[in-house]
Amino acid sequence: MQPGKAEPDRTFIETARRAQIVDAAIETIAEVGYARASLGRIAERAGISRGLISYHFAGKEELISEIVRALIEQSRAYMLPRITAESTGPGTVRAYIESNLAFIREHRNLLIAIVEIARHRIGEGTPRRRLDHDPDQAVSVLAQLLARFQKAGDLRTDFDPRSVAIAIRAAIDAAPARMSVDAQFDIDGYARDIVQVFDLATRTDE
Amino acid sequence: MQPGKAEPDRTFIETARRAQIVDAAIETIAEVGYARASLGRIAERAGISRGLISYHFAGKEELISEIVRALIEQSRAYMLPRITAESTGPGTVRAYIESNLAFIREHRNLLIAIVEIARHRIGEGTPRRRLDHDPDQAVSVLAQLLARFQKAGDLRTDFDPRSVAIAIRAAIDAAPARMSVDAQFDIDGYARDIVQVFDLATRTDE
Amino acid sequence: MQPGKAEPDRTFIETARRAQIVDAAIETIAEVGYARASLGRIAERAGISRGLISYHFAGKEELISEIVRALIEQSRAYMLPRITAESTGPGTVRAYIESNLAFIREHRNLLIAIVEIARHRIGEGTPRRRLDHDPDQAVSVLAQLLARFQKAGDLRTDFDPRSVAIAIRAAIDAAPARMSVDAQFDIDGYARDIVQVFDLATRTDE
Amino acid sequence: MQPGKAEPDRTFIETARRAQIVDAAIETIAEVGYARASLGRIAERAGISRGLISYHFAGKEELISEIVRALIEQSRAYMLPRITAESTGPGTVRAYIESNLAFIREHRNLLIAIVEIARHRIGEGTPRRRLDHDPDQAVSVLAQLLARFQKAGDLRTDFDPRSVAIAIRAAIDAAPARMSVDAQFDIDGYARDIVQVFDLATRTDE
DNA sequence: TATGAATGAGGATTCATTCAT
DNA sequence: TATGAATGAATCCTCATTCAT
Repeated sequence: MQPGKAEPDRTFIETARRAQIVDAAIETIAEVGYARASLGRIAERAGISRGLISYHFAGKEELISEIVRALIEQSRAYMLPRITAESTGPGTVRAYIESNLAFIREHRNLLIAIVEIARHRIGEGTPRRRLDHDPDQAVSVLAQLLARFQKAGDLRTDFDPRSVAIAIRAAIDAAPARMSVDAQFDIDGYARDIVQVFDLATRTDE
Repeated sequence: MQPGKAEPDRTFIETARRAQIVDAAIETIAEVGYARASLGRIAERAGISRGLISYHFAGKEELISEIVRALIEQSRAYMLPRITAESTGPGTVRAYIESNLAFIREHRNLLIAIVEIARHRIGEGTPRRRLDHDPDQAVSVLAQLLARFQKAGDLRTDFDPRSVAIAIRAAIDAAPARMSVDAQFDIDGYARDIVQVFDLATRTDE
Repeated sequence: MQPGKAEPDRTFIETARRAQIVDAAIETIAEVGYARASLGRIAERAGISRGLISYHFAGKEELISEIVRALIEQSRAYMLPRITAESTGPGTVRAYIESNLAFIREHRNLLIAIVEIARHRIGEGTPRRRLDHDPDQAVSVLAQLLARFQKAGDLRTDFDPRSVAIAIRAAIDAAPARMSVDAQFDIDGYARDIVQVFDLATRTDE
Repeated sequence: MQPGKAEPDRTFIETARRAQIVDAAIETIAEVGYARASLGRIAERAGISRGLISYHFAGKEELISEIVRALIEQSRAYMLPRITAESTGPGTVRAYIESNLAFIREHRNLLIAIVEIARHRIGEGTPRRRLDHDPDQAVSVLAQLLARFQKAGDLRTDFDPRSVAIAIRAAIDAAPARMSVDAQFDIDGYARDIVQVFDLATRTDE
């Protein structure tokens, strides 16, 4: 079941603390931005001491990775069934966009934080080992999905699936920042429009 | 010509140095990211002392603003004529996307740096006064453009121009990061695909 | 007892460290002057790291304010009873001068430091809010004291109490600098002479 | 005539420039305080380049010393005749205080600057070589003056002339700071009061 | 487990001074 | 003579991390 290195085998308290710290980190990053989210501020928000974070996490890096892991787990659990429930190309495209934006709407802070993290990690000498949420990967998965339906003749074939995958992810990833900047931003209306954009752009003419 | 605050009236050498420093800053930010682009590293890349940057720029803020100003001037000069040369809705959409991506292709580092800067400035208490490249503004301008052609019946009317403007900008702004991550990224092919996506999504049916 | 902002509620160690740092700052300022009393030098004298000062004090400002607070508390506790114990005008003047100079004799470095601080803060854009030891205030309090006895006919009335208050404070405040410059300076003899000067100058004739 | 090391034998322009720079330095120190009076700000006020100051003065130290020298020359020229014109003890005391305060009133900025300088120089490892205006010296001269009249029986003999000299100088030196802090400060009234204080305190009873 | 204490590196900025022109 | 250009030291501050208790 468990992939990766080895399950650390944590106690109940340890698990709870880690979760608490991760939550505080998400809120802090979402509120003050990545650059200003020092461990001190995160600890303050969690109501614990600075040292305790270092006790539970090997370093800031690990804490951030944990946030990424949290996103991946939760978003997979939410979106995968909704996407795989569809059998047609257009249906899958719609489900992909809708489920992504619905998830974003309900996990506002987590997503804002993730986008912050992704941006800040780009230029860094980020050791790509742990960063599972590598934007490349999300794009790649989506591109493969699109390509499958192209081959099946259920989507237009005159576009590079990778290009459209990038555009779809970009449209989705723009939402969190938009939400944090513009309180009036209507994410549901946005979802409808984006669904239509990529539906018109990818569905076969017939 | 432009009034502004006051013509700084710079020496030849000063102008050259400022340009050199701005260039070094652009390269540095593009390479190591905004957060790691300290004045020290920028100076090192420019082959000058840390103090010299402070000599030519009032502060880091001013240096960054200069980069933004460089982008705005250059990109306007490049794109505006190409966009206004079009008279139809679909033509304008295509010209907007193509000229943006063409400009990006030829100013790779500048654009990577700008995206970095924009992201990092969001969470901060950035005084919004001077930041002309405020993503909001770019989106707003584009949304107004779309709305104009919608009213003229030259584009579909069943989408919120703001939503589509966000999606178009997102697709464009994704390119610089893509380029810096993936050396194989084919920006021209990407441009073609994106043009088609938004052409299909916004042109009237008939 | 004192309300203030909020009781900081400090640890034993924290209290001790703060006191140690404040002491080191006083000694450093007294020895090398305000301008040269960098946090680095203060830390060096305290035998601790530069960072530890920042850990215990929000900034240099707070550290300096703490010195001022130390002076005010200690000097009030020492002098107030001695001054208010007197009921006559001449007695009060004498007690004021004597208690001030006695306190100075026993808190040499603190006073030297305070005078340094006061001088250096004048030209600066010092937010006058917190600086309780504002020289103006000391002068004002003394002037009011003198005026009260003038009205009661217990001191000469042919002088502006403010002028004499300034002169008395100046004579007192000159002592610390004198001590630091001249090791032979006899502060007790000085006190006797100054008491006599202002006694002769302010007592009624008869 | 010329004492000291050796007359530098300056050209007319050099003399004028030095004077201009010294004036700018006096104004700058008087306005923003010693600590903030950087060579840059002084040059700016003089309307010349930073480098020119270094060209005319060996260092900041020399510039400051020049201010001190300016004070000494001017104040001696103004005060000495007024003081020596008096033959009695009380007359001399009065003339000393009055001429000092009159000079201060008419050289406001110079005096404010000097006091700033004196304070800031105290703790420093000031090489005492050049600092002719060493407060000690002013006090010593005055003390000797007082002692002379004490011996002649023309002033009280029951005070240490050094103590009273310190108090008189302190009362005088307090005026510039007072002026810069309190725009309403009435220096003439202050002079009258201080004259009376030290007249009463030092004149013989008879 | 958890805390407070402590460190040291890194960063932005100011400034006196030097130097080529 | 005078300037602008350039340097490097010094300063305050933030922060991730380590450690004794």
